[in-house]
Amino acid sequence: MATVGSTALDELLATLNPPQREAVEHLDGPLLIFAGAGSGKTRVLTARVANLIAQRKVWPDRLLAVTFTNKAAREMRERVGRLVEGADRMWVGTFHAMAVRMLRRDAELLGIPRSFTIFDEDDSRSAMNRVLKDLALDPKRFPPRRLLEHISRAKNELLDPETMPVESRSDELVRRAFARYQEVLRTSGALDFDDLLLQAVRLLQSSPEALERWRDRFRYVLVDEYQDTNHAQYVFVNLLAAEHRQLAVVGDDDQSIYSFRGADVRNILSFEKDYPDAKVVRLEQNYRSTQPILDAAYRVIVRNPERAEKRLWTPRAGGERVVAAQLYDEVEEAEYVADEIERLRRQEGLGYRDVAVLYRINAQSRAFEDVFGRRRIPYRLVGGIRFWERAEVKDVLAYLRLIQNPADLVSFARIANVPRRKIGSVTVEAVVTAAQARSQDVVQVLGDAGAIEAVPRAAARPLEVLRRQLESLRAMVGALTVADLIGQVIEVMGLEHHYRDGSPQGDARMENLDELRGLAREYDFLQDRAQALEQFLTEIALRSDVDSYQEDDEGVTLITLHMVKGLEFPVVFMVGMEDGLLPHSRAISDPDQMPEERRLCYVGITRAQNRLYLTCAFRRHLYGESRPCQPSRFLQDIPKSLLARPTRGAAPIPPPRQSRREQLFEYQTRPASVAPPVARFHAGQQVEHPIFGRGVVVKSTLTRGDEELVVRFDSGVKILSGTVAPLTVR
DNA sequence: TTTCTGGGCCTACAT
DNA sequence: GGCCCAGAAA
Repeated sequence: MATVGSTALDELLATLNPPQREAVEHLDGPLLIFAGAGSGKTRVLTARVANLIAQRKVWPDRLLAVTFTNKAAREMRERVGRLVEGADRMWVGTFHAMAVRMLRRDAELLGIPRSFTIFDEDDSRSAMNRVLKDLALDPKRFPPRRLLEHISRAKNELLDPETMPVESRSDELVRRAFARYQEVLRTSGALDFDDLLLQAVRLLQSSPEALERWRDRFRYVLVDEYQDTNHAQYVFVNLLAAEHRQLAVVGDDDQSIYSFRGADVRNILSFEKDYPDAKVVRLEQNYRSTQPILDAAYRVIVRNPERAEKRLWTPRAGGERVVAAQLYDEVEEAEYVADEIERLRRQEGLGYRDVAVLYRINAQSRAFEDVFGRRRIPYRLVGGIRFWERAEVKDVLAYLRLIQNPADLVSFARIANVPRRKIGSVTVEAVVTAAQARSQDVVQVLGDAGAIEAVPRAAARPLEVLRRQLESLRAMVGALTVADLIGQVIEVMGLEHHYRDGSPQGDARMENLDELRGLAREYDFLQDRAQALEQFLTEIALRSDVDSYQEDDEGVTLITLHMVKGLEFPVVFMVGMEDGLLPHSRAISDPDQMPEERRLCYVGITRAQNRLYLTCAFRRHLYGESRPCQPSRFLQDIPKSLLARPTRGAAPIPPPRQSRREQLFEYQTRPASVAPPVARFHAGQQVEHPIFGRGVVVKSTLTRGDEELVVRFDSGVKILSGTVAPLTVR
């Protein structure tokens, strides 16, 4: 084997730098690779895997590679496939995907049906609302989200209701909610995201036979993004690798940004303690960015305590300085970005696909969508108001899930009255309670709903009709493709009439369903129709928004700092560089979270190859109100020598507030006068300032307590408070 | 009991 | 801007 591509592999090996080569050629025993941003990690991993197959003659199906996204998994398989044969038989995927594959085979050893449904976050919330009702808890005092956070944290620590520590009365309530929640999942034949990992671990812990079998299967284990593993994932990996000790982990503690999902940087930092004989390799040569960009990144990250010291370097000479600019508000920020993109296109032949706009929260994309739409700048939005979260898509998926798993209480509750069929909340309640009490499939319960006391008499007929419809659809599963089954659901349930209400939104809803059918056609090749349905639903549940990202599509990329990890762009705009956004206000009030915000900033900066822009707004409209903002404290960590003066309508970042001079002249959150201001200035007016000199007013905006001015001085653009700054009209 | 409408509340990051 | 709930009408 491994003859086809061996020359290609040799060529690749010849281009590696010494530490990269070490990482590829260390084939025996534990290996830890610290791979800095842009250090050629993907090349190393592919070469390593190909090397194992070609040199070590390891069977590809004995290799397990855990990646962070499905996209990364696909890429690794493709790239290894170009080097050696048999790559399609490797096990490559995310932790969750691997857990599902194992559980689809072995779930019954744990008393879980193999055709379990996967609950997403929405489903979990519905399930929790049900729990609150059952336990008569006030959702105001016990917000479902909060309870689910607790439960998620517990599950990531491999705890269950019996083993979780209870130290207070409220812990006890969490424990009861947890137990009840698991009960709802169990009667629904469902697992939530955290259960997938937890149960995979349980499987390995409780069944020696399964442990033996999976260990034997995965002789070589490789884990990417190890810094983002949580405790459950850590145990999973280490259980699998304990016997053969052929474990290679790759990561960068500076890029650990998923602690809110339970990720623990200590997993990577203590790898050498776990495996004292581990070989450690550091990849610090950067093949991506210019030195000024790397320096800026270093200045930000170096202030974090408890990091493994490393500094990226590049032999590449020169490079533009980083542009830091302050704009008036989020609309002007987007306009500025649009101006710069068009300028770089004209002057440097830049393509739209070379540009990314990175932000902290999805809500920030709106201003860019508006401005780019108006200015005909093509863009692609990653994440955000997602296709899969649209009501009509979720409705149809709930139907499919209920057809596939007639016990799924959450899906039943969702579609019971969609379209309206006189099955209201009281009826749904009664049916669900009965299903739980009898431990019976909810669809089965619909059959004799008339016999259930709590079910309103008027509801018996519509329930029976619904049951017949669901059963008839269920009977079609083996015969129809998923796309055709979706068509039948729409037809039998009369969904077109329900969604198409004559409005443009109604038409859009049906278009979304057409798109869903289109996506389902990708499973047409599977001859086993029932399996196609199961796979379709599984992959949808575990899909990530970056998975569908195509590098060569046209358009500016709009993406969050979390999802952009692993991507790179010639030109990067990091927008909303303000205290409150980055670092996020929640992190400011919880100092434990600050290092992570810093890492997020670091991840963003290191995405840039040639040009980096950091922008902030003076005033921002967010969460339904408009507020003045302070530039991000992270901006102050980047020395002036690395920064360039912004072009055109933008102002440089003002120094921090502590400066007395700034306090005197620039905007203050509590203006001296409480009276509603009157406009004293207007655009075009010539003014004079004791420090900045002569200038021209570019813009005046009246806000509740102030008149805010954008003024162009010889020294550059400034944003000032009209009521506070000592400006005189010339 | 279901359906419809308006007001109050909360608001990251995401497999 | 989205979700939940209260209150009124059918």
